[in-house]
Amino acid sequence: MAGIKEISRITGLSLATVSRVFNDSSLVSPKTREKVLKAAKEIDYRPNMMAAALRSGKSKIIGVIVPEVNNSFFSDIINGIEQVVSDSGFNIIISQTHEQQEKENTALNSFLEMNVDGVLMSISKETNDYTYIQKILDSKTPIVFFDRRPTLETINTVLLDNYLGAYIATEHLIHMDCKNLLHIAGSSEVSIFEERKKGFEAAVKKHNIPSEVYHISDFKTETSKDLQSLKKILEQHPNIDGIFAYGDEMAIHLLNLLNTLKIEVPKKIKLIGFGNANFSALTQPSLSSIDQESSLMGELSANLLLQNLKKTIKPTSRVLSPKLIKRESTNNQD
Amino acid sequence: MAGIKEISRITGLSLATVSRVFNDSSLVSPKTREKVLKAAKEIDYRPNMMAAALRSGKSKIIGVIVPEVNNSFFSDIINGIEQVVSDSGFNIIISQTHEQQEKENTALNSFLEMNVDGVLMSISKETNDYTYIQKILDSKTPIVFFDRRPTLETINTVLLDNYLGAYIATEHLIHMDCKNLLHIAGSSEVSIFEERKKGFEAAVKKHNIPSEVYHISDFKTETSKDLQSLKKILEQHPNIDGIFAYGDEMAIHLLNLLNTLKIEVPKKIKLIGFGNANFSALTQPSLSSIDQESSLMGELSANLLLQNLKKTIKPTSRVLSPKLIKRESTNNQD
DNA sequence: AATAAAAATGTAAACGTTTACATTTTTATT
DNA sequence: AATAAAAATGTAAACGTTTACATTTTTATT
Repeated sequence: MAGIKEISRITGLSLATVSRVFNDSSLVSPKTREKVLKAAKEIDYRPNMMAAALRSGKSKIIGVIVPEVNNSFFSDIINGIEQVVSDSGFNIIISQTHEQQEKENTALNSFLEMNVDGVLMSISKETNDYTYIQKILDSKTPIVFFDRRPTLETINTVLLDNYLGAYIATEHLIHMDCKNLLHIAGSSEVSIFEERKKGFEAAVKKHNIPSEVYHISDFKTETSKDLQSLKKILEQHPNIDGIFAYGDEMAIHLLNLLNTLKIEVPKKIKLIGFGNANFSALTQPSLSSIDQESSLMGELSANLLLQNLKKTIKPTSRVLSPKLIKRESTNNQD
Repeated sequence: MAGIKEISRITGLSLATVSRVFNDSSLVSPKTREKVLKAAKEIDYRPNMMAAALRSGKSKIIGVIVPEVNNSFFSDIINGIEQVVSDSGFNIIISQTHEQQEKENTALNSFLEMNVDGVLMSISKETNDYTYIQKILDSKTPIVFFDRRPTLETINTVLLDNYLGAYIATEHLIHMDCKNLLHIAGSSEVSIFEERKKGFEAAVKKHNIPSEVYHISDFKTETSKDLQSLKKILEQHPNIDGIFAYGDEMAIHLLNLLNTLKIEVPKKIKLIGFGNANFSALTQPSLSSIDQESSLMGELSANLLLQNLKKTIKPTSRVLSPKLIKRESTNNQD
């Protein structure tokens, strides 16, 4: 009722010219443009994106897939993405996988059915079968992977240099005069945690510092037995004076444990995390960490995708450099 | 090329019957259903939602508008929403307003252009002109407001009882033997903060407890002058032994300030926040708070919207009861 | 003023589905 | 076996745009 046809009827112009006005075509005279816009306002015209999408093949929708939306890292990334794409007139549709390969597959299929113009995704930890990922690559729908990537060639990626981040964190402990280091490592199944471990190991090797690595695959609550094991580790290695934890939440739990054990941080043990979570500045002592520039990662990913939408460019990889955030937990001033 | 037409050609069936198969129509024989599905698999058929949406008027998309996606409260809500609607085969598109009325308007318009089946939104703090909200109400697109609502009649809402939450928090302090209470209140422009203040005032009045209220409109950093003013307040009222802060982040800053001033929590002063943020269990002492059940709020909102999509029901309001989360910061055991 | 080139507008088909209505086939009833 | 009712299938138009190509109008050039 209130479509382009109605405007055509009111103005006496053809559907084509009316359509051209709304598509900012250069070949329409100022006079007719005005006439059309006036009529549009009159009938409160609202273009139907679905019809446009069907005909043109462009949906103006970008699909985003993350493991969990309510994880501050990913929600920061979504924030970055949203800012960039909404400025360019795109909408984002979001699915979360809860780290399940099957949901990832479903989401991707759903996106293709919706005719998304492009996809931004971080693959789930579980994913090891890349056939459906290959399918979307073949479908010529542009896709950019952020933070976590499948081990496939010729894809667009925006990643954080986790190795470097861990290296920097470890070196920082060493610069702060730590002589015996411990790394609390995350699940070895997750590549980013493995990279962090490697960064730690490279740094201690470089500086020839004695070190330990203790793996925690899935830290749950404060009453967990992991906490008990940690306690034991600390008791067995009383000379440890610097700890690099694979993540900030882990680090905070550790901080609380050390507090309970009356081991002073940073006086007796210096502690650094990874991720620069929103709460890391709020603890006492505040937690040193490695910033991942999550919002920037979202922006860069979105920009890379938008480039791919404009014209086909060759697969690009961007690697972000993590930044050291010095706070009280690694201070050696007093 | 790989559409319903192709399947029609392969199977020799009409477009209508093929379409019926994919829409789970009851009136198609098992034999033909099977034939169609087989052909579909052969050509790797993927339905085109845009075409279906255009023809049927149902997009299977739900629009979600929040002030900020990277705010743990809202991202928890989005999580709840996503779970519910994705189970029902809907996709969500998300826009954030950054608390700006204009962006809210733009987002809403964009949603209508995309033909969303329904809208879930939390209005921005800035919003005071409801004409465009009224427009979407008139458009008959179902809409549910969560957490923050416009002051309009006959709308669907899912809200938290902020008054009750504040009341409970305040009473908890009183039960823990606090005799002189302070409330750090948020901006009086924001209705939920006002309700919390009222809840506090009602509780102290009921129990006849001396109390103070101090307003902080927009707390920024630790170096802010607000912190100085807070310090002054505490010095001027040395008998204060219980504080209810309007939010958890504020409470943590306060906790750190009290630490700095060597005022022991909970021994000297008991402290409770609001929101049960992800970091509130991690501090030392851990922070008592009021849980908002954010994920549940998302689920309820989504369910209410889905009900509205099925058939027109009369405007419904759900009010969630906040829960007291007792932690160390209000403990009086030792 | 005639002509060519450029700009503006128009025609009509197409994008891939759904669906009201019509028709045919199958099943149930006598 | 005839008939009625129910189930299954088919026909054809429609959803609201975009766009290749064609035509008309305007502008520039001689």
